[in-house]
Amino acid sequence: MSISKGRVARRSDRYGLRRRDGDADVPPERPPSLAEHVCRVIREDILTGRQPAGARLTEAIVMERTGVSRTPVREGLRMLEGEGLVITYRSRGTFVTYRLTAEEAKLLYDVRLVLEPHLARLGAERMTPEVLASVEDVLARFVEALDAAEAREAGQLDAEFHLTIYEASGSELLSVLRGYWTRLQLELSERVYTTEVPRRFLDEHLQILDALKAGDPEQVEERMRKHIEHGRTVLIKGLGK
Amino acid sequence: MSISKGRVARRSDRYGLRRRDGDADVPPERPPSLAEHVCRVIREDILTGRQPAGARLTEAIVMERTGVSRTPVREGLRMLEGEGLVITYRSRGTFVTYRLTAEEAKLLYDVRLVLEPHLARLGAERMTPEVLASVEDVLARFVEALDAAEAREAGQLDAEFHLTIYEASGSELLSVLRGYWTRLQLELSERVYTTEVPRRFLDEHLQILDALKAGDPEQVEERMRKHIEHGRTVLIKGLGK
DNA sequence: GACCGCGCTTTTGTATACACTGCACATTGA
DNA sequence: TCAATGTGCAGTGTATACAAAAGCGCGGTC
Repeated sequence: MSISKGRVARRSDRYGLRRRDGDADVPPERPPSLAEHVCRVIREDILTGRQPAGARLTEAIVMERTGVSRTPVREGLRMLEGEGLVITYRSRGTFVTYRLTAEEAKLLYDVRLVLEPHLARLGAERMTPEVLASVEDVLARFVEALDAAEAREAGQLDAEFHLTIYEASGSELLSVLRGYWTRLQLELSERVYTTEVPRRFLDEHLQILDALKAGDPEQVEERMRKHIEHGRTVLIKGLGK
Repeated sequence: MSISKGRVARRSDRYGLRRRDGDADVPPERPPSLAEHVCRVIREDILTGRQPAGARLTEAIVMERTGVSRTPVREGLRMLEGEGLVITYRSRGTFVTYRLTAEEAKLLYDVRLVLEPHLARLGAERMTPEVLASVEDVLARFVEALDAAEAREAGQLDAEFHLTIYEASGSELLSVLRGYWTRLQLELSERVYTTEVPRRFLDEHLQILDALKAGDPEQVEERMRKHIEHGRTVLIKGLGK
């Protein structure tokens, strides 16, 4: 949770994006439970490859890595299991699941194509100034990550951009979505975010933001669909080689 | 895990379905962990409406209901959270989530339409005699549940039929699927399985089984698509009124 | 060399203790 | 009467210790 105070010129300014600087109007945001902390740290480890597919995650190892005791560790592992990032075999331990096949990744994009434009429209309809500010903030950080060529960070912020918008929809489907997003991220951050492609994603994100600001749900839906279709093409091309 | 020994004439016989009678060739199937037990019991409670939407699930209540101690209870609740059946607010407790809106249910069917025919084909390609026997077994019990007019049981076996086939695909996407199936079941068991419609589902299931036996993945995929399209129409009609 | 049994490691389940939070209710003061 | 404040309880979050069962390897025996 890096809180950056002070307003200095940022490269993201060139897009006219306002970044929220540790302001006090965001809800208190209590520290996440330790289980969530475990979840985040280990997910990060998996996404960055520090824990490769098939790696064994002993409770003791996770305890050491995260510095929390067994109870939250176990809960965290259950959560990760729900996301499909790990699988635990009874009495033998939990292991990092294997990567998606090219086929599966493509399939997931088809699912995205069904779900996300719809959620984007719902989100646009129920958009609030606060959420809009969040979206803008995420986008600003996205730019910075791209400039710094931090592939993983960028991938994460990409996901956050989407999820923030959908969050506004208030739809129960979000929990379903979160699950496969993390799986996809593994592929994306490795095959796509190391290229120049995300620059074009950024343009699309900005256009979606414009439509959000304009309060035009139809347009948001349409642009989101285009955006995901684009992403799908890129991924397929990336998987092909 | 009811093990029914002895071979008596069953109504399902008329479809020529063989039901597996507690045979020993199934993998050892060790007793599920207590967390899974908690998961099943509470999921059941939610699906049957014993725990209505918005109900509060104190850890103490769940302990009492399932007879296990706090740690597995908490893990079980985390798993249910992953399925989207409950949501827990920090320091306040966990609550049964609200029902899907008609819109969301429809959307989920669109997702099914994308994912499941594909998984069915994959499953068909990698089908083994053992899994085929399982599918047949599930279908036999499905018939019995229909005859006994046990809506919930039938709904559950419907899900099991699908998931068993997909399991053979070995696809990692299954964990994603499981999540939304349970959500859908809530709607199905209430709005659809109390009608005469499932009889027609049964026919479709039988035809899919035939295609599986014939070892024709293309056909399996096609029939599965038809089946789900049919289900979609039924659900939409059911939601409409 | 194959088989068996033994013990170590690890996971699983249980119990208990304690801090902290949120909420409801009561008390107080205007 | 009513709002502000205090207080206690119910319930969650976390840590820890211990017992039981399952896997795994190791070495011994035939």
